[in-house]
Amino acid sequence: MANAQALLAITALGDPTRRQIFEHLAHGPSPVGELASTMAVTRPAVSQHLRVLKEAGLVTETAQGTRRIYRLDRRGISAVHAWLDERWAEALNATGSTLEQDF
Amino acid sequence: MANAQALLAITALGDPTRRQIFEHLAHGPSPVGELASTMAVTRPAVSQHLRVLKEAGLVTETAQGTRRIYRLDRRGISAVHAWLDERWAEALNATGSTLEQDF
DNA sequence: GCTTACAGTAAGTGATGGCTAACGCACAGG
DNA sequence: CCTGTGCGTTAGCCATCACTTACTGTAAGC
Repeated sequence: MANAQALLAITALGDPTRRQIFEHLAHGPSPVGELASTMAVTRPAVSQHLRVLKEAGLVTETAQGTRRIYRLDRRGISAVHAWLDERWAEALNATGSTLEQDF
Repeated sequence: MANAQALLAITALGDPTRRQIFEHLAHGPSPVGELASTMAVTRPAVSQHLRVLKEAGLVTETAQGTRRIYRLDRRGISAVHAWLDERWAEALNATGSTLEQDF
């Protein structure tokens, strides 16, 4: 289900450090070391976060020698997008059909 | 800034219990007690989560006697939507302008 | 006014999860 | 090969935060 992907992505973006990584990658692809050098946490921490982001479909990894280049992945973003839209559509449906019961 | 609202909303939806509340409210407005009766946690816990969701602009509260009816709020949802779109737009810009450097 | 129902608040506890330090691994260069 | 670099992994510590148990507050009904 694409739903599970959305939940993973939302959970992943719930962490401030992961959002920082996410925003950095929005400015362009980057290897892990360069990513870590711009942040307050150590490289292993970044590595762990990238693992979570990758499992959530928010980033992709491509090897280049010993380096791993990370870039944003549209799939995770679209999944969150869709999830939010579905919830809001449900809400409109629900309040629409109960309009006359609301007093 | 609308950005701060988005970050609050994403952080709020990072918690599974809050997502459960959020999804329940997507099926229609509900008072706190009814909300808590369908979940595994106690009513005070739900109350605390609703406070967070409210501050994130994801739900609104309307008093009805001693009852507080909660419903989804479009503002928080739109904020997350916009935040994701901006990041993806940035990513497209970045990779677009560095296409010829990528090899 | 007293009681009942419904909900927010406060304090204290427990567990999830993020962080670091140390280690192991693969690839490139000499 | 051997060294250096760039990353991922593990173990363990610690802090944040979600949860419960009281308690307080407010509105409605008798």
